[in-house]
Amino acid sequence: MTNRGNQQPRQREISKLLRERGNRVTPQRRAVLKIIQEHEGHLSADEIYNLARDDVPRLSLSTVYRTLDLLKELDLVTELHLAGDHYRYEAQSGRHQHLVCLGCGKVIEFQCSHCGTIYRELFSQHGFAITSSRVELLGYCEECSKAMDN
Amino acid sequence: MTNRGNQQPRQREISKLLRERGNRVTPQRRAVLKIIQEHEGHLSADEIYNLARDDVPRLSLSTVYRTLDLLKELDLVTELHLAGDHYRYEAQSGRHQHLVCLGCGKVIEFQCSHCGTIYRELFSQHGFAITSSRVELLGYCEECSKAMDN
DNA sequence: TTATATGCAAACAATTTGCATCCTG
DNA sequence: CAGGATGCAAATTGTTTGCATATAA
Repeated sequence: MTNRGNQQPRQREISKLLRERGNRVTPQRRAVLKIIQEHEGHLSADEIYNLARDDVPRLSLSTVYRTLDLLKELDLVTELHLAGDHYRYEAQSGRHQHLVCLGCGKVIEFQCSHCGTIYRELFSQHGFAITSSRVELLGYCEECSKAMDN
Repeated sequence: MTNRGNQQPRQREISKLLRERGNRVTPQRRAVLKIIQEHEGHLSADEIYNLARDDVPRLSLSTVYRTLDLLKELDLVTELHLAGDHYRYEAQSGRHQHLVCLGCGKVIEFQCSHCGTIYRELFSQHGFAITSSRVELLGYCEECSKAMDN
């Protein structure tokens, strides 16, 4: 595994990273990465596919999946499974967590100020070194809670 | 949504719960529930299917899925997406979180003593009422960490 | 007795793979 | 110009659905 737990590198560094591994920098890969970085979160493979085709019309869905696999290996994207049917992907930027409303499906991002503490505890208690997290808290947002209580 | 945030009821209560909703208590449903409760966690639909067939040989996979849907509705099982390809299910027992080792795939359960605090903060800050959580912290367990540093 | 559950097989949807061709380094 | 990357289409896999039959209440 590469690039453990650091910040989102810029395009140039990413290209370097790829070349060092013997991978190539192709228009398709650039396009997929760009979409993910611009949209900052929660895209499905199919959505990425459609958006990236504005740049690379001949792009195929399998290339999207293959690229996502590669970016996952490089810790550049995180694969999520929010409430729903398929995977979603987002750029590995600052750590944040997800609140998913079971009523309307809305996803709220939040920062958990306690995570650092928790990670440290886990390391001392279990020797477990966290590299990433998928925290999905499910419940009902304010509006949906109100709607239900009627 | 039914039965918000309470403890695992016993068989008899579950039967009652089902009947009240107009659902029936069938051998298939008993078998699936029994397997999930006995195995306390992390079974895929297919594994449940195979195990439950010891009790009910004519059981079909679609019935397993249908039963899991029902049990989810009743908050009796939780659907997880640990690192991997498909859903996993576990009895909704006391709240715990999952540590998933990216090296060997091992899953460690842990209690997060800070969750109560976090939930309370979220409610006051976002008006969001948490009913369940999927917390999956990914990283490397002690052994795998050591193995990698060689 | 009668509506709910089931099993089976067929349908679906998301993801993966084989292979000939393309193109980056 | 050589090996990695791509597009396409076909294959897989996990899950869902339609429908005739079985069964719990």
